[in-house]
Amino acid sequence: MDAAVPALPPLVSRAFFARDADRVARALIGAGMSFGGAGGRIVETESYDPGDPASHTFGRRLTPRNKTMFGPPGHAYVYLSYGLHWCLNFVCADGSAVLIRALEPTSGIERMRKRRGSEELKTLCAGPGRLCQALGITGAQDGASLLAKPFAVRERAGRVAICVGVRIGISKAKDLPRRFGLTGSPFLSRRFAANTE
DNA sequence: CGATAGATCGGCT
DNA sequence: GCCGATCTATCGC
Repeated sequence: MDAAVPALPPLVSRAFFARDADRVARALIGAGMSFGGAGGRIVETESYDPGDPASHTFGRRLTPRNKTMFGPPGHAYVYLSYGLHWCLNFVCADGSAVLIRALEPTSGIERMRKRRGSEELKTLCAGPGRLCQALGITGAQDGASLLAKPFAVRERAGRVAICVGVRIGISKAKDLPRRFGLTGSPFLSRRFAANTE
């Protein structure tokens, strides 16, 4: 008889991503994600779509950079921010995507600390740029499938309390409530105003 | 702790 | 030429 080891939650399917970004962004709070074995629990996301002035796909204009975001759901859209930080998105339906903003580190922690050059667990993956640095994600992963190694995305187990707020670091459409977080998590890039749902 | 400046460069107008 | 879906260090209170 095997011992009663709890099974890992199942890997998500392509259908998980084939929805609008707001729904996927919510579904991802509490879900697991890793790259090459390093990763954790997703605690913060933001959604973007073609109707959103802050989105790279705004107005449905195809450019060299955003072509992955217009591609099939279930792939990574990775771009360079401010000339130095990589940002990871999960491509969803119809030119929409979810920016992965923060993780609660659970696996490969020492490797992530080494990549970041920091011991501090709370800020190891707190922010899109830090998260990519910790996991070792760069533009080389743009267009890669999220349904196959070295990526792994797992459904969340059980219920979570999700809070909602306005997005961070944008100048357009700054009032849209498209930032989602795990209520009370110490691993957020920034705290939410007290407006849990 | 909040505000701010500087780093640094690809994408787009 | 301008402007970022950021981060860090540093300054002021």
